[in-house]
Amino acid sequence: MTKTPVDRTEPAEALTNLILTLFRVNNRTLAWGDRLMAPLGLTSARWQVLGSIAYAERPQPVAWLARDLGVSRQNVQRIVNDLRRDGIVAYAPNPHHLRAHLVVMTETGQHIYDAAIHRYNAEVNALADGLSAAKIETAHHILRCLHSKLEGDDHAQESS
Amino acid sequence: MTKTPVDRTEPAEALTNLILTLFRVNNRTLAWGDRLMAPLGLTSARWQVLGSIAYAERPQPVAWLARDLGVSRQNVQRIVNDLRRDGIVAYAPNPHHLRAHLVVMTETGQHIYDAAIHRYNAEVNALADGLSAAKIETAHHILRCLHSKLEGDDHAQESS
DNA sequence: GTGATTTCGACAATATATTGACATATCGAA
DNA sequence: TTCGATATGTCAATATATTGTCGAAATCAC
Repeated sequence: MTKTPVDRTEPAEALTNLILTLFRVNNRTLAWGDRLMAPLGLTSARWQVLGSIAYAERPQPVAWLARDLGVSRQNVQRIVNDLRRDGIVAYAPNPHHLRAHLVVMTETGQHIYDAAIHRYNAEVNALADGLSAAKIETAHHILRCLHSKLEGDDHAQESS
Repeated sequence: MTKTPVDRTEPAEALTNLILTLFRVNNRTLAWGDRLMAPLGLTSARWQVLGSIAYAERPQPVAWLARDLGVSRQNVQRIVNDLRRDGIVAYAPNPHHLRAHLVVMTETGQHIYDAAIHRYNAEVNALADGLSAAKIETAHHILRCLHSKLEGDDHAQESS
């Protein structure tokens, strides 16, 4: 009943270290974002949802925003409800769907988001100072590869 | 009252994209880990705590494990309580402290952790397949730089 | 030693996020 | 058109994680 030991390949060993660091950086970055956005009444989570709305070319329903962010639609729904209660976003009618309203920023929301971008830009420059753009892009590339592989896994799981 | 616009430097622009991908990869990786560890009765969170125990050279109290992981000690405390209830870890007396017991794996816990490593190794090789070890290490280096900068921010905040 | 400070576990409240279940709406194929 | 599959919002339960507070233990300055 002893299992055959499985050794890690060289890239797998490197990847393991990367993942462990990834978790820690993720936590730190969220904390940094929370602190940065707190004066605007935003959190990292709210700011990510707003960013998703701003990045999209046209208004989208909640479920599409959730898919884009890679989180559950129920979670995005809760955040959108909160943002709507606070007058930061609103619903617009969806010509293609009776129930799936489109999420749009209010004028207030747009101002808050602009201020968030402003604060973010000022801080991210300091954060990136001394880092090579080329190396950052290499890191980005690796993470995107990882993302697409994991995405494939998820979808394979869903369909089984 | 118009604010001076702040532009992003080139590395800051690259870093922004990296961070957005980072969030998504973090989510996917946690989901991947959850699915991988589910048959063993573990979650990504539990597995991370076990890893922290296994990596340490000597048994540590809950607060030290939390600091190592960069999360709140209350969170680790809850996970350790659950793991203890399930017979995966146990407390050992701490000769240096009456209340801060040391967290150790039980024999059962060690077996589960070994099985977790075994499952992980088999999967991480596939995940790393086709990725360059050198590029992964560049990515790791960038994330560690980011981590230390953010850590500095956090500590600066604490002391203010 | 003594006292102030820090560390640590415990408890409570809240925020964040996922999963499951359900009803309704949409879409596609028969 | 009708029926089955999928998409969507909603509600509930649970898991995950942080923050604040408290009392006890340990540490440090003096």
